[in-house]
Amino acid sequence: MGTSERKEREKERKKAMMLEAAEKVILEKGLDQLNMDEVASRAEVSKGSLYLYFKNKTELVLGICEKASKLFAEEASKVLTKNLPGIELVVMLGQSFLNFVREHPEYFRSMKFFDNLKESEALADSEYIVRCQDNIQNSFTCMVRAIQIGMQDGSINDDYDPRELAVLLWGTSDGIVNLAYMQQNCPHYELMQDHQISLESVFENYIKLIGGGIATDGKKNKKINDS
Amino acid sequence: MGTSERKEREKERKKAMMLEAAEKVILEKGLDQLNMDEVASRAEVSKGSLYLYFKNKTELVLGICEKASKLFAEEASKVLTKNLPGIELVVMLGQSFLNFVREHPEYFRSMKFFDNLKESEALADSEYIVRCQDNIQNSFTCMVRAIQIGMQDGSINDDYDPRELAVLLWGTSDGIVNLAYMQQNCPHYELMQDHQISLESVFENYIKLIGGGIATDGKKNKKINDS
Amino acid sequence: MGTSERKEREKERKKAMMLEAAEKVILEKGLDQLNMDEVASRAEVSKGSLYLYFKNKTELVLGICEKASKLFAEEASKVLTKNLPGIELVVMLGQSFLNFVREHPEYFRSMKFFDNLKESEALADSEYIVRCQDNIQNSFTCMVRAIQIGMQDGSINDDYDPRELAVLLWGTSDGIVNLAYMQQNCPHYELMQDHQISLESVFENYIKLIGGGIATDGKKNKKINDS
Amino acid sequence: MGTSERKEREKERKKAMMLEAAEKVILEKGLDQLNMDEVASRAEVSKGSLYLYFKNKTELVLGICEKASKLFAEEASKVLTKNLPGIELVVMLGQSFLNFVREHPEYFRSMKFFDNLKESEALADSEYIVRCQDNIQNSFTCMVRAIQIGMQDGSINDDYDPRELAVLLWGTSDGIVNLAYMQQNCPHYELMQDHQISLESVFENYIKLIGGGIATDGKKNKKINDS
DNA sequence: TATGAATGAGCCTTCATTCAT
DNA sequence: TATGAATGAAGGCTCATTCAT
Repeated sequence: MGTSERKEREKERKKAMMLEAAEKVILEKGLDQLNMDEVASRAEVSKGSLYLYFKNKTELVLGICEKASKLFAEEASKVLTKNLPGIELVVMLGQSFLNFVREHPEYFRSMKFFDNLKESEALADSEYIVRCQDNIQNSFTCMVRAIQIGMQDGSINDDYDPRELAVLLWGTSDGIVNLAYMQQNCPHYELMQDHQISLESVFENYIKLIGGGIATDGKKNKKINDS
Repeated sequence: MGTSERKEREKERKKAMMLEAAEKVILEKGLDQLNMDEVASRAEVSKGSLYLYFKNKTELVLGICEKASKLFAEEASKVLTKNLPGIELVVMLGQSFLNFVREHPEYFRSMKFFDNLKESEALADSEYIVRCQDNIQNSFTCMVRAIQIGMQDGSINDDYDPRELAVLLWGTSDGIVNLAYMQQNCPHYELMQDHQISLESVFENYIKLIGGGIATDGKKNKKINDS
Repeated sequence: MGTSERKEREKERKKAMMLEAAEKVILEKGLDQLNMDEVASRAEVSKGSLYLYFKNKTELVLGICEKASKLFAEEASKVLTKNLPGIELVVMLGQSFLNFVREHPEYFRSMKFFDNLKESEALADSEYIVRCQDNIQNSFTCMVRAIQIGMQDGSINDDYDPRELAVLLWGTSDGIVNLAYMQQNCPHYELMQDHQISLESVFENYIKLIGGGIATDGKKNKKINDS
Repeated sequence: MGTSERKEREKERKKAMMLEAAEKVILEKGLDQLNMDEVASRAEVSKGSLYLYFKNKTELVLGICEKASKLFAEEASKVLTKNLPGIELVVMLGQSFLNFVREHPEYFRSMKFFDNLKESEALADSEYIVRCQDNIQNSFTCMVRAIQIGMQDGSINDDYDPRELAVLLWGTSDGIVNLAYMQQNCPHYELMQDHQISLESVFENYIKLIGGGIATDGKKNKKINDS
């Protein structure tokens, strides 16, 4: 029936509004200042409704994380559709990670929250946990794929284990991207502010360094450098 | 007289006990679960005493961060005393960062707390903030020094700006080290657990990659430099 | 629908119960001993509910002050409706002030609290402050009106500025009434207890003094006495 | 011996410093904000010493009240030495009360505290209570004396009971003086600020009113009315 | 006497969550 | 479903007072 379908859609719409309200709060005040009252009033629903859609505060944040990880996975999979050498796909993945954080610091924050979840919490009975894990796993798999493509097309040194290399790139780019996050959201963060170092050039160098380190020598590599 | 000296020492000892109690709580339950009552009872002092030594909860955590950043800076400066090529000093700095986090995840956690401090909080009237900043700055300077040494002794490519390179290495190693932290402290963190990837080999590869990227040896590097 | 109306009323009823609970505590133990826990338990609501209706302790007391000042203003305005010479209206205002304090020492106490509020506190964001000020202003205006009436009908000497005279009467009667308050509520207050002086006769004399002092001499005054 | 005498003096000096420190705090922050730590540090003594001289906080404030009431009683008794008609002595007593409050609002505050003491507190075991009561009683007696003088010299209507009249004047002038206190110390007190009414003229009128009311008729009174 | 570290009861306030309607 | 009033545990912080030295 179209009725139940409409209801379903209405439900999703409400859920989305609640998530957006929560995102705004995180953006403006930080995750620590997030409280259910404010989310409810911003979303223009009652607190009771909030709990109808999210069984607790953790689930609400994980709901954001689901959106975040999904969006991130989509961006990553889009990259994979490009017809480019693997090494460049890897670079693009890094670039899209950086863009993601800059455009959605609140998403990045919610993913940090997810990462740091303690065993006791949620984990058992969360409807979102699995989907978040899947999404993140998918993003990670995109990295693995890009590396495999690169190894296959000769643009990436195949001395490494692709998964291990993916973990390595995942970790390092997370670190770089975290610098960007803090520069944007923690006004007192001083590492790059004292000295006039732009994140842009740091990121460029990161690409260069990673590229230089993992790219095979020879022609293909040349091309990258020429570009 | 030795009296006031002894008192001073006694005071420091108590402060240390309180910090240790807080560290234990963070280690066992996470920073979010830290509360002043538990710290007081674990340190076997009254809550009032706790507030005699730390003017609020934030200061207590920053007290841990001060210890953490100090220890970290000491480790870093020790590395610099080694008579080794700059590139190897850089590697050792990364290694000591990793060891630091593994041995003191609660220290790492307190430093994250420091990093994420919002402008409004503390910052103004904290007795610790400045010391933390100095310590971290010192650690960072060690990295810069190691790089400069490497550039001077020819073990590190001097195309980069030393500070920018330091930021880059700081960020990436923070990311790698964060993987270690989460693997250790967030039991559900799955990136490396699904696949049997050891952090050891990831870190080795990180070194290799970074090394490959910034080291000057031979042809490979040359080619990169040619670009 | 009467539903929302009933809810509104129910809300007011609860608020009233909380205020009454607080009043009782003030009456029995004094304002200094007022604490939110006791108010909550006396009102048979949770502490959380208390904060649902009053955003902090100051507001709770100002809530009492609002009731107090409103009641007082009502009493004052009732007096003005009497068809009597102004001088007698003034006397009645004084009398009703005295009655007010005797019947509601806790109200008088809450008004003292209001008077002594420091600039920093409340003042800015209190929902009650303005209403209290208005009520008190209204009471004061009643005094001014009574005086003006008396000046117009010839029962009060019109050498004075009516407002100034009102301030004078306000201040002096506050002082007299304060004697009554202390006699009633501060058992050790000894000014009138040592000597067997009754407040009644003091108040009578106050009226006589004020009356004598502000009444015009001669004929007009005579008329008053005759009436 | 001079030794014990010197010790005694030293003791008094310290006590005085503590009281002065407390007075400053009351003056600057109000009695509610008075705390023992600040008093101790301002007086440059340890908290322990503070408790050596004053057995609790109440006693400290009563210590101020003792000074206050003593000073006030001295001022009052000085007035009595003047060779003037009783009615003018009464006026001067009122004037000196007003001056007292203006110059020492913190003294007035401490006397309010004394007045409002609840039965349970202090009262039993306070070393100051009795002295405060005596001082105040003395001041009050001065008022009685002035009235008696006035009645004797014909400047005050002897229809009243002198004590009753004294209570009346005490109460009313306390009220007037309280206006002055609040105007000075409670910036939001609006009774006189809205309208441009000066306390000076209110006080003048108070004198005139009281004078007119209690003075015998005949020449003097006439003069007052004529003015 | 003098000290000041230590105490701990007490208080205000917040907020995630529940539940009757 | 939707509401929002009610809950109450939890937690940060203060401060008068004590006591060992």
